[in-house]
Amino acid sequence: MQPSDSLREQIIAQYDAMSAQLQQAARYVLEHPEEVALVSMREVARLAGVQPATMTRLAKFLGLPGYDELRAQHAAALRQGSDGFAAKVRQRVDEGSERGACDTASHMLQGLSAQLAKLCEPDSLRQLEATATRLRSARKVYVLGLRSCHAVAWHFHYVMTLLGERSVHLDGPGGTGGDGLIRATSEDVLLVISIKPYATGTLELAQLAKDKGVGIVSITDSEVSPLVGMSAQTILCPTETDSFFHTLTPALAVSEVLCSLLAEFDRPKTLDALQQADDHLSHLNTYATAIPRRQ
Amino acid sequence: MQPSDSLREQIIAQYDAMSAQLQQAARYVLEHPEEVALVSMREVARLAGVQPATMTRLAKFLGLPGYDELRAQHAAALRQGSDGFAAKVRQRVDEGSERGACDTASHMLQGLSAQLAKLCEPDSLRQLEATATRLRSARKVYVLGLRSCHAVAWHFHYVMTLLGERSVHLDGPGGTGGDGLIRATSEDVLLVISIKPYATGTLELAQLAKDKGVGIVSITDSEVSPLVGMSAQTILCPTETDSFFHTLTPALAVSEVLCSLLAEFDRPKTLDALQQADDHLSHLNTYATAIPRRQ
DNA sequence: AGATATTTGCAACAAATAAATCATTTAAAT
DNA sequence: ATTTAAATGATTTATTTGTTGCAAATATCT
Repeated sequence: MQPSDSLREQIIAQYDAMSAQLQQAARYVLEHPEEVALVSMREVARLAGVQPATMTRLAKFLGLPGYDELRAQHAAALRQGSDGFAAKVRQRVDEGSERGACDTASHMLQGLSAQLAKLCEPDSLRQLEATATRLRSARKVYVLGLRSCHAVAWHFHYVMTLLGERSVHLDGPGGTGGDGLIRATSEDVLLVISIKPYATGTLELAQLAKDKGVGIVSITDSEVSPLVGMSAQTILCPTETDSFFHTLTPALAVSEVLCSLLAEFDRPKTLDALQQADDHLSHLNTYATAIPRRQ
Repeated sequence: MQPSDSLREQIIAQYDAMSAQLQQAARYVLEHPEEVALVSMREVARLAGVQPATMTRLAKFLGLPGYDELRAQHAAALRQGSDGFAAKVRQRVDEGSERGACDTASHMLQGLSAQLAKLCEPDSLRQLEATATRLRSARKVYVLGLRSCHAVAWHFHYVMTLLGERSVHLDGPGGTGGDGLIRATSEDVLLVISIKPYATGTLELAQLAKDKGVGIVSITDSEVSPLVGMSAQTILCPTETDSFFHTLTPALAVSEVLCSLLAEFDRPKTLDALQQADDHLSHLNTYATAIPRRQ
């Protein structure tokens, strides 16, 4: 939360060696790190009661190339302090430096990890719980997610099928995906997953469902997603990465949490359903029981 | 922590009435409040991908006298946030009612977050890089993941398609999924995703591919997974949760990292391919550009 | 399809900024 | 007390900032 700490300690260490004006400037910087990050040098100088040039001199005295670096370090500290990890998932700035693949991967995974951690905030948890409750009371659960969101939609549907819930996946060959809604009623709920850019097909189908009185819950990426307005419940999850693509990992995690919550609501029933699925699949030799021959 | 909240809410409220560019700007402001407070308008505009003038227009659209006021409010919020940390923790503790579901969800998300963080260990990173390198040199990349792993396989294939790579998803209606391998050669690579219990279909198809000389790389869950023996490269990822189900979130994350690494290998080509995909999709009206009119 | 209004990109502008330069003051050392 | 060195203040300069006006492009409506 302090400006990189090392810089702060350095200011303290060199404080005694500074001239009077420099000390006055340094003192203000130590006591008001946020201002250094947020306002201009001249304004800081005014607040500190020194000449603008003194701030530049302070920066140079500390071995920095200029005042901008001093502010940059304070800004970085403030970013971390305020948002925790969230700010870490920031836009890529540089271009030239060829980072190693391992660095890229590590950075990306850490970002994803942080995003999941951020989903633990009370707001998100409340949304998760409310959505799970809504899904629980539904007669049928329709699941809709096109294009990139197909993966999440399908996986949710898949798990729900194992649970024996009446899940209907709105997808299929020949553009028949929407047909599942033909007999949808207001007792049902539609879970929509969509992130920017929002597929028109998803929005249209969701609107159609809403018009039929079907309850809408959604997993999406922003307060201003078009899904928010039409949904009774919305779970927001981050999608930004420092790569070219948006990530669906948080969305999948959310979907898995939803499944777990639904499963937890009635453990005996869940166990029963899973047992049934087990039996069914073992009769079909779906899974390899022994490890097949290796060479 | 949010920019005075009222401003934030106002942006959300007026979002629908904004033009496309204004929305893009507003969206960035909502998602990166710290940046608004900390960097210049032109820089924010660059990060948001809009013209500098658009930021000014956004401020005026919101009824503010100019952009400076927009930043001032965000700065004020950030100032509060830096020392108002305690409030966040307080909120977490009160809320005594019905903590069960929230606890479950929170616990699970934290677990997932930790698992992703664990993937940053050097061993995993090396495997990731090696696998990406192998995939990169392939003529075609076949992707195979059945049942629960379908989601990961499909998503990988989907992203690879955007990249213009020659990706073939081994799945399809009527059990024709394996047909994609008919003309597979030793120049190709098969990416197999499978976790316990391992679907027989996956193992059989993978073995078939190997017999044809196709290089095998895999994402799986254990050193003793049947895939390890037949794969040139293997990425291990955890799947355990304290819920009834195994999680695919780490596997998806790994898959996304692979995609990113492949994309990074040749940035110009990637950008070109993405541009092409963009053009194609915009001609098809695949995505909603503006928010559909609400009634 | 044409006309109109809106949106968007671009470029120019004045104001403000950080840094560099120079002159003046202050303190220290001989 | 005089010289010398450092510190401070004022001034200047090259950038960068937020804003605005205008033309091209886009969408909207008859």
